[in-house]
Amino acid sequence: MDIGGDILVAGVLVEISHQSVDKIFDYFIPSSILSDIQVGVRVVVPFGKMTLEGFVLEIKNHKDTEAELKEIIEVVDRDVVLTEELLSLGKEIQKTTIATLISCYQVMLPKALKAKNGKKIGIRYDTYYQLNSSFDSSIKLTPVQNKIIDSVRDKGEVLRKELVDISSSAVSTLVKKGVLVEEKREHYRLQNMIYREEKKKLTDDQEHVVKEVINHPNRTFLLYGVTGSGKTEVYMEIIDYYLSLGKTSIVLVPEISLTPQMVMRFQSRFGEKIAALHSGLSDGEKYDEWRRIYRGEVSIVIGARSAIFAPLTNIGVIIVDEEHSDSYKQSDPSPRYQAKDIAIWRSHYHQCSVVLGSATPSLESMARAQKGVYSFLSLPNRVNGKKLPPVKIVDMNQVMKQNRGYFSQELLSGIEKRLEKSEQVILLLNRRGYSSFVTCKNCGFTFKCPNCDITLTYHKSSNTLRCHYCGYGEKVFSKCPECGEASLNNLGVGTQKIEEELMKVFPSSRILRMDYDTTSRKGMHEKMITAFQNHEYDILLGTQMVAKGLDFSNVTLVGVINADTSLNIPDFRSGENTFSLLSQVAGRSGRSERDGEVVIQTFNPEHYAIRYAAGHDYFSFYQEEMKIRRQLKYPPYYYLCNIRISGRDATYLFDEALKIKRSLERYLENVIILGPSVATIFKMNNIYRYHILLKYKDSKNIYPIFLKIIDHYQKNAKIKIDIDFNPSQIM
DNA sequence: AGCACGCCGACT
DNA sequence: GTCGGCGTGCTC
Repeated sequence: MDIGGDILVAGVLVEISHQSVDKIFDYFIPSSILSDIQVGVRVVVPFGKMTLEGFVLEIKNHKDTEAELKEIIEVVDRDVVLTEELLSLGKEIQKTTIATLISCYQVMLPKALKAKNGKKIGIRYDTYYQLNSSFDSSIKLTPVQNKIIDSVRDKGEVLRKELVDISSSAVSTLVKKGVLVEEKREHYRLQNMIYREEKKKLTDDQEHVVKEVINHPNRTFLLYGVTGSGKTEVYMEIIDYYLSLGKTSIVLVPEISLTPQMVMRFQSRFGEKIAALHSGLSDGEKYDEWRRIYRGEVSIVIGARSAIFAPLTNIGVIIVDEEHSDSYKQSDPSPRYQAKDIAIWRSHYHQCSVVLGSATPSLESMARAQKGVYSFLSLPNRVNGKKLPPVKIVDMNQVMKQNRGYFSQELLSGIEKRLEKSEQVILLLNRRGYSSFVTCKNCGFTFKCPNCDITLTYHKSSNTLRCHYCGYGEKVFSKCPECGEASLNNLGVGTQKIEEELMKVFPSSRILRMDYDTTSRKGMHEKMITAFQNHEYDILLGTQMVAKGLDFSNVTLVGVINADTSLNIPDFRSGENTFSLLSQVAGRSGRSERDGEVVIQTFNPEHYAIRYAAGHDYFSFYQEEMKIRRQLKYPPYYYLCNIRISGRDATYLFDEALKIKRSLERYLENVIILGPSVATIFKMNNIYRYHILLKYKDSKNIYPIFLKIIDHYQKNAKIKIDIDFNPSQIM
């Protein structure tokens, strides 16, 4: 029967992420490379007129009924890049996200392994500056230049990184003038640790948690631990235990908390056994780390979302810190996967445990813990025995009536007191959202959708307020329906103004502003934290990022300037996110022996998210929020799925979106279908975007219809369909 | 993703 | 009559 003898054929998935070619193509394996071919390696193949890279997904006997096949050109890898585990994980991701299979494999591997990227593994350099001893002292210098020179003179030599708040152009001017001498030295990432972090004595609570986890090696745990309760210490202890068994660990943290300090802590305890995959690494360096992990030179991997794909074998535990963080959901490029789900998938594969830790667990996770799907563990106290700081809620309606500006008396005198005592202050300034909403200047009233309970978004062109979940719309009134005052305006308070006012009130204080703009430059975030830690500044004014995981012992006052901004973001999770943010930021105050205090300014002093955050009462918040979620059919009671429909022709788009909705209605039972409604940003780069939102309890039937829809629109260039299951936000 | 094939408009 | 527009289809 098998006349062809043992002619082997490789099934190859090529590196084009498109539905139409997202399938296996067969190629002959020339005998010269037969010994190098295995499932999971990359190969180069001819594809039409092109030459492409692809993954070998299967090796099989040639059936002579098949059409003429082309030959594989060459094998790229000596070792398999997709292990057996990753191969089946990729299939799982493609099944649950409806992305192309190739994109599911690509997302698991470092960028340097993609075809276009040559493997240039760059050496990084640090730039140092020294004073030129023989510079012409008669040159005129600007104040900025003098500041630079002073600090160089002070220290003898200064690292570029240490010059916080100084533009690089000023520095290079000085180099050009011959005042400074520049020197580049190679930067070593993994410096040998001089000291090893001592194992700390665990509290009874911590001890209990560690024992529970290691005694049940095949579970998913939800670890609720208040800020300062020593979760990290618990993680390390568990990891240490598995290390002693010869097993490996993954630690996921939100990108924003993956600071050098955090990494340092793990490195100082576990030394070279650890690989840190943070965004500061170049593609080449990431590839290096990936290789170290792959070769088994590493036992612990710490990193953001994508570190969940670390090619470790023999995993003992996977830890997801700050599990409520939405950064674990990939939302932008497909595949739109949830790293927590993948953690659990891998834990089944490795027969190991997952620990989801948070001071404010997501409602989804907490609900699962309550149902017994996850095992619940708790660290209800701070390790130092200190109480959580008292929180004062200030009603800004009163402040506004007295026309006192953006700062309440309570906050101002609090700051003043701290400045006098030479203590430090953190001020949280919520950035205004990407969309504008209408709010009453007098009473803080905000328009909400009667069906979806999310903030309505203001659309200038039609002078209407719209719900971007269900499409509900209404005209803008000139009077506030709550208090009757004609004081509606369609913005929050500009953050710029708040900063200016703060500087006016405290002209002699040293204010450090930390937000996306000021920290986007590489390494800036770290520099600022260090500078604040060293008390080079009195007040740290910043967005979300000042709330996360920082530990400054000298901070005794935390102020939230505008708690309402996050409350008014048009998202059904705005309450949850606000509660979480306020809890996190409150946890920054009074972390050492000095007592701390928190002041929250808000126009909604009665809002449950704010009240419970002020009372450090997670469980009451959880119960209240669950009631709302049930009422309005949101997660965790219902699953959500967002279908985004985008294209250049708005009317055509809407018609097609309607058609999609109709066909969904025909095929699906027990599914709530909302929309089509305009996306938060309706028009972006001349592309219009609508979406349809699905609420459902049983996902069984929805996948086949989605596949049909995708298939139907696949060849239609005028429309792009994106599907996001369990979206982290609906934009 | 490329690239070829194919069927209708304004030109040397 | 031809050059070229980009809609449709195929790539082992």
